[in-house]
Amino acid sequence: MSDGRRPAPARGRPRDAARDVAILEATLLVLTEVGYDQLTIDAVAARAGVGKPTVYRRYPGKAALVAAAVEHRAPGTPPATPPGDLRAALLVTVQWLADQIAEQEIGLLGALFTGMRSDPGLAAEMRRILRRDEVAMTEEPFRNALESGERLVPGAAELFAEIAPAIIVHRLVVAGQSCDDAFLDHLVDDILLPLLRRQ
Amino acid sequence: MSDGRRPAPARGRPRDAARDVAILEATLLVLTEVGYDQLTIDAVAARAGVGKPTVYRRYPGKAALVAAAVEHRAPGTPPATPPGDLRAALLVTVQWLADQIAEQEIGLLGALFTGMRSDPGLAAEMRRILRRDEVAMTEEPFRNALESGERLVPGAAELFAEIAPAIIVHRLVVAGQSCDDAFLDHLVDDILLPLLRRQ
DNA sequence: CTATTATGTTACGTGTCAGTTTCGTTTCGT
DNA sequence: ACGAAACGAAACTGACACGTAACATAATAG
Repeated sequence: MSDGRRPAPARGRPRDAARDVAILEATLLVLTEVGYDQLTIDAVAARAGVGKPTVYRRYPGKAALVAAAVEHRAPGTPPATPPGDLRAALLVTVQWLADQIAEQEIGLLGALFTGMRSDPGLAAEMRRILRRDEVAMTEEPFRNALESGERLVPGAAELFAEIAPAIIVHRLVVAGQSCDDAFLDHLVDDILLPLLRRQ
Repeated sequence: MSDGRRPAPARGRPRDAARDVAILEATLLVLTEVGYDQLTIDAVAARAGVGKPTVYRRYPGKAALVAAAVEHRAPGTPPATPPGDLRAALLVTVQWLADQIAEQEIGLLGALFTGMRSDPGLAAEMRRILRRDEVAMTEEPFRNALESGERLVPGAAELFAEIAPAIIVHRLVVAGQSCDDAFLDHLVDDILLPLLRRQ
């Protein structure tokens, strides 16, 4: 999948790698701020401190630029969980998960919603990245929490990955409410724990 | 909240009420087809079989038009549930709920994502409608199912309204997969029933 | 009938953004 | 040193949608 073209002997001035990452990071910033449709190449170039042709030299258009930026994005690393205490581990994990979603994923979801209609390939790419990140944000912390010796239902990790992000996103977007401590307690005590513990 | 202005004696040709609803329905159609940003007044007018000034005579711009259209939208009526069988009732309800969300709500969610940035008031309005419809689509059918005599946890209706739409929306949008029978069985058997039944 | 307003069609001016081009400068490989 | 290519700034063209205006026509109240 790595671009299979370096036949160009690169006889002139090489491209500036620092500008590559500046463009991608600026794209992510603008994308999460104003959404996909409102994102303009000029705004990205200005934010990156770069000329507009410098962007067009790298990407043919908005869709390719956004796809590259989303691909470049790296999910944060989940926090360490206290061993032996499943409830505390779940609480720490969903707190971190809610922060991640509120800060970054919401913007990408908006881009997915709007960009998916004009470019199905971009939508598929977005979904792939979102899935990748959600798995990284749910399964690995859950494997850690699983070492607490609790008896869980089979497929508990997949169930957690299916439910927790869904409820958090729904609360943020549809309800328009923040994920405060009371809500996270409710999520863990009334939904996750009863569902995951072997009965 | 009904517009408090009829001091105008209406001395000329009155507005055509048929065109009112044609505009609103066309707006909903275009909105769910292309999203909020791609929605143009010209497209709405053409779809409604109406001239562009006829739209502008009623609404000052895109935000007000979309807000009125979303307000005008009526949620479908939930299906009757078989009495005495909680699982069957839940299954029928989530099937209908998944259809409603896939057909209509997804488009409105996209509009919410994009319109919320340009117009916070519109976002609040959208959220109000979405909440209203989700309550109508979850609580009432659940009250019916509740007459089955099963012993449920306290607050079961609210829990159902919080979880079922969230998981369905998440699957449709993030996973990009349809809500087929296997998924709905999984939703009812592995998530809803264990969570709602008093243990 | 007469005044008044809605309607459709058409046209218009404005602004924004896409994507390209030009030009002078800078930075590399050879 | 020399040529090739990237760079920033700026200007440019074309598309597109907004919002408004002009006009003739239709419908209604009084």
